[in-house]
Order: sequence, then structure tokens, then C-alpha cells
Amino acid sequence: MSKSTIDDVAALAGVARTTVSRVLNNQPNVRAEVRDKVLHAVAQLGYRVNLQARQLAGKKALRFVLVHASDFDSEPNSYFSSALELGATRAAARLGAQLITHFVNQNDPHAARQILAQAADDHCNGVILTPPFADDPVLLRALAAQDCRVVGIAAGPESQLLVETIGIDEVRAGYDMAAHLLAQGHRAFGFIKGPAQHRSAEGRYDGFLAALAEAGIAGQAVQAERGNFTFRSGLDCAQRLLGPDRTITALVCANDDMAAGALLAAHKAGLRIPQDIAITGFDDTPVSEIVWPPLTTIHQPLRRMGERAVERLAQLAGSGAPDPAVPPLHEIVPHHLVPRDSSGLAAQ
Amino acid sequence: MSKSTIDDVAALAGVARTTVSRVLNNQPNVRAEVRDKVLHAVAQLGYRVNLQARQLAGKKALRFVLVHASDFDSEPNSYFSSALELGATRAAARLGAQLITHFVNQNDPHAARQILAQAADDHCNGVILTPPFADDPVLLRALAAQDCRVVGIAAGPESQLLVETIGIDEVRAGYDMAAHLLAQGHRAFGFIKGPAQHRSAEGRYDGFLAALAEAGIAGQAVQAERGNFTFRSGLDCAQRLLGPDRTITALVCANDDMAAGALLAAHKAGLRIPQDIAITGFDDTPVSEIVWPPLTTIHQPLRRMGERAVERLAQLAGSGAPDPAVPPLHEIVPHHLVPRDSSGLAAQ
DNA sequence: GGAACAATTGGAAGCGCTTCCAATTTATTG
DNA sequence: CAATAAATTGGAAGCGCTTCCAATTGTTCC
Repeated sequence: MSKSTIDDVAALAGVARTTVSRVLNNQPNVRAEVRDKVLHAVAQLGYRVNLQARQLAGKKALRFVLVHASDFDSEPNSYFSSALELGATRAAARLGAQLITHFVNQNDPHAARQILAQAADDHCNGVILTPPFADDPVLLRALAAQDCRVVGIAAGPESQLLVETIGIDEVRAGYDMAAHLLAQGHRAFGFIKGPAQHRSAEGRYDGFLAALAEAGIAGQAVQAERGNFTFRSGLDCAQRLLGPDRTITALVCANDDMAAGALLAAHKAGLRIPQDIAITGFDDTPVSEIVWPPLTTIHQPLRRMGERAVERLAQLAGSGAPDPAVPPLHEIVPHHLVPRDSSGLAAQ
Repeated sequence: MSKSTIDDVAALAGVARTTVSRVLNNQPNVRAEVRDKVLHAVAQLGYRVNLQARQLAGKKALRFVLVHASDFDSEPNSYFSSALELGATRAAARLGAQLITHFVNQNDPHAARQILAQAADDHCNGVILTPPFADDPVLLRALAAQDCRVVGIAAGPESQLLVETIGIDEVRAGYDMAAHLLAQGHRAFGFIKGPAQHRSAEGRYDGFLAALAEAGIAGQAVQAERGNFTFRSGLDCAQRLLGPDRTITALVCANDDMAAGALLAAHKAGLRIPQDIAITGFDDTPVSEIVWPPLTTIHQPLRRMGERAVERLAQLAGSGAPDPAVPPLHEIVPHHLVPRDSSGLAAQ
């Protein structure tokens, strides 16, 4: 069975090709009854538009912009952005959409303005934002005012009310990590958080505390430090937590890089991992498999998230203007705990 | 000035559209004189085919397959493969080509057969291979016999004679690293090599020795160990090299992961980096910026390499069957040394 | 009830290209 | 040199879709 065309649909629905086209493109002036008939025929034939033909016929291709935060004025060398973009590009290729990637220096005071300008210049149908940009409500609103659909990746709860978002259930992930360590007999915990602006990562801590509370462990029993997601900050925080008067047996870090730093602190302090101290990360980036011992962590499906972001944007673009009555959707992608050797049974 | 079309070219060249199409697609039955005229018109107008139209008119799209080596039966979580694929996908999107990615378990004894089958199934116009597959001459020949063009990435010298290849000048890179350390006053070196099968990485060691020889330092003075590119092996090898009777002041590792392992060994041995021991990596993967101190390393433009691989394949596909008289081209992409804090002036 | 209008629907052109087939030119051969 | 084959060129039909414009149908209002 070869691909069916718009004419097949038209024939089956008993209407003209033009009408099918109108239905397909959400255009007005089609009776509901006819629209249904067409949609029905589409479903029956498994019809899908041929993007080549559509574009050739003059329809502008979908254009999306993916904005990465960078610490410099160049493309970041990070796995996070690579994996996300890889997923997004795959989806874009599949959907025949164009994906433009920009790197914006997050330390630049004009970063937001720059993003707005790029979105306008590229005359795009949608923007994909990652933290910290995805957590900037002013930027989010400005983009919306610019008639530009936005999907935020790993955005915090505030952003989830403003724009479409995609992310793991951060709270649940924190909960799962706590449950894993509790099951191994740990009762005294350290936690290295990320920067407060990174809203979604805060959820990890909340979920972690929730699980502890369920197990009858008070939040005060947790020694929390605040890092900035870098190896160096993980090292520093962990050194404070793992001094000679250490009481904790497990140290949870809000991302893998900090966990790798904590690992070094533990090694330096002469502690055995996981016998003396269990250390866990978050994200399951390659570093978690590289270090020794390999990190127990929470896998975050970055490629999948990038894919979904583009798919969502494509769908939004096809469905016309946003309906202010419908709140934006927060899509949760599944995470899972990856147990490796950096955690194990707590010492008696 | 709007895009010119095939008819513009035809008009300018004074031929029919059909003839232009023939020239564009390298088809026979065009007089050399006419062909030149057309090509000239193409150049003059800056004409580029519209891929949408071409595909709509029935021409099959270019299909390339990118094969990654994996250690499991799943997609590897590595930066190397992500960055390469990202570059390849970007290029494919730009050229309107289709890129299919496969992950093949390199431990599977049938890996080669699997790749051949996939290349055949996908009915593709070309395959991009990475190590270790790019260094398998049997596979390379079989693929060629299957009428499938191959580009090898970071392939060894043997493969460079068999198929088109892309990579950095590994020998020169090794040389550069030695020069960097020599300039900092280091005279006694350790070197952690990769597995012998990884042919291109061997070049790094050769270049390194060459620079030492130029500086009047004998190869025997270098304490070489062989790792397998993992953090763990770097840790183990470094522990042997950095014992109490250590004589070296600089330790060069053939990739970043092993250097990260060596870093841990040094920390454990109570050595200061780089004051007591300089440690360097290779590849400039994200781990090199994550560890402490950040690694001096050689940057390898992975995304660019992926891009070029697709571009080369597209070019090959457009130029008909391979000419056995013309040897395959080995394309060198520029590398550069990234000095960071893990290397510094040698102690007196 | 019919004029004036708005809401629907369909017809047909054409986006830029490949490719089949027929027309033309050139080379080959008895 | 005519007859035949081979190489070269051009004409025209679509590929699957959007969109302009005309035709049709349904509504409204005096």
C-alpha cells in the first residue's frame, strides 16, 4: 500500500482537494460536519501530508529556535545541550521543520533582549528554552507578546503556568533517590543543592525531604549545602560535609558534576565509597559512568525531551493561536533511578 | 534577488530544462561543451537545486547511516557519539539528506555482519563509521563491495588507504602536547596509551615521542602504560606511575577519561596538580572542564567532523561510482591545544 | 419574497524538479 | 552514399500540495 495523497482523502470524503487542505491547515469556512468527514477519511487512510509538496506549494516551513545557555560567547561543550539538541534535531528532521540553534551567554545582561531579537529575526514559529532562560518570566511574557510559542525544558513551577513545558517529575525523582538510600539503611543525609534560581532542581530537594518525612526523619536532620552545579562547588561543599566530625552516611547531589566533585572530596578524606559514604548524582550524564566508582543517579531522558519539545511546537503551530482559557500543559517525561556502585548498604 | 530556478539556468545556457537536470545529476549523454555552458550558467546565477522539488519529482532522497559503537545493546550515553551525530544531523538537515543512526554493540561477534545488513536494509547511499569499526578492514571492504560509500571518522592509517576518512592530525596533536609540556620545563614523562586496536590514537604517542626526540630526550625515558580509555584504567595506570618512587613530572593520557582517572590517582597520592605532577588529556570532552583542576587537553572538533562526514558523503553520492585509480582522501580537520590548570611549570 | 450579503465549496494554476518519450543530430557501416 | 544505429536534445506530464478566484449555497433584512 503506497502512501495516500490528499486526493485520496478528498475522494473518500466526497469533497474537493481544496476543502481537505483547509481542514488540514485549520482554516475557517468549513462546516463542522464536513470537517469531521474529512478528518475521518484522513484517519481511515492513515493519511499524512507530504511536507516536500506542502513546502514546494508555497507554505512556509516550520522554523523553531533552540536557545542554549552558555557561559561564554561560544557553543558550550556540554552534554546537556548536545543531547537536547540531538533529540530536537532528530524530531525536526522527521517533521520537516527547520531548527536553528543559538547560544546565548547567560552572564550577558542583555541575554533576554538578545533572545527576543533572535526569535524575531528568524521569524520563527516557536522557541525552545532551557534553564535558566526557561525560568525568566519576563522573557517568557515578552516572547508570548511577540506571538511566538514557547516550550520550556526543565522549567520551574512558575514557568509551568506561563508556557508549555517539558520535564521529569523532579519532586518524584528526589523522592525516589531518598527511597533508594533509605532502603539501603541510610538515615543521616547530606544534600548539595543547586543555585536557587534553578527552580526545577529545587523540586528534587523537596521530594527528597518528603520521602524522609514519610520515613519519620525530620528535615533538620539533613545537612544541606548550596552549590552551583559545578564540580568545584561539589568538591567544596562536600569537604565541609565530610570533615572529621562527619555524621552522614549518604550525600545526595543535585547534579552529576557536583557529585563527581564530592567523590573527589571523599577520596581525599580517605573515605571508602560506598562503605563509608554513599554519594549520588542527578541527570545521568556521561560523567556518572566515567568517575570511580560510577555514580548512582537519576536518568533524565534529554534526547527524548528535545524531541518532544519540537513535536509539541509543531503541534502548537498547527493548531492556531493560543486559547487563553486553556492553561499551558506541563508534560512529564519518565525518569528512572540508575543504581551504580557509588551507593550501597549503609554501615552499621 | 529571489532564488533562481532550473528554468533560469536553462534560459541563460540556452538549453532545455531537461538538459540542465541531466548535468545536475551527472547523467550521460550531454556534450562536454553543453555541460560546461550549463555549469557556467549555474555558477553565474548562484543556482542551487530546490531539494523539496527534487524529491517531490520522484528523486530518492540521500540516505546515510551513522554507526556508533556501543558497549551494550542500547544507545551509548557518550559525548563522543552525541557530538558527532549532532554535527552529522545538522549537515544532513541542511543538505536535505536523511540520516539514520544505528548503535552496534562492539562486543557482539556479529557486529560487522550486523552493520552490513543495516547498510543494505536501509538502502543507503553511504555509511559513516567510527572506531573501532572504522578500523576493521574486512568490514570496510565488504561495505565497498556492497556498493556503499564509506567515510571513516578518526580511522587509523590502514583505513585511510581503503576509504575516505576524516580526522585530526593525531601525530601532530601528540607533538603539540609534548611541545607544550617541554616549554613548561618538563623532562620526565609518563604516557597512558589507549588500546592498540585503536589505531589513530597510537599516532598521538608517535608524535609525542617525535617531539621528545627533537628535544634530545630518548624514548626510553618515557614510562608508558596501556589503558583502555576508561576512567578506571587511567586510575590504575596512574597509580603505578605515581608511586613513592615517582620520577616523572608530567603524565600525558591518550584521552580525557583516563586523565580524569589519573587525576584521582594523583589526589589520592597526595600530589599537588600541577605543581607536583602535570596531567593532560586528549579530546576536550566535557569531562575535561568538569574535573579539578580542569584538564589541559587537545580539542578535537567532533561536531565539525560529523558535519564534514555527511558533506563528503553527499558529494560522493553526486559524483557517481568511485574511480579505483583515485586513492581515497584523508581529510584533516584542525585540532588545537587547550591549556588549562592541570599543567603548569615544572618544579625545579 | 427577493435583493444583498456572508459563508462554504470547488476548479485550476503552479511551486521547481525528474523522467518518459519523441524529435533531432551525429556517428557508423555495408 | 544511403541506411541504420547511437548519441544528444527538447517537450510535456506529473509529483502532492497551497492558494487565488469563481461558483454555489445559506442567511438576513426590508
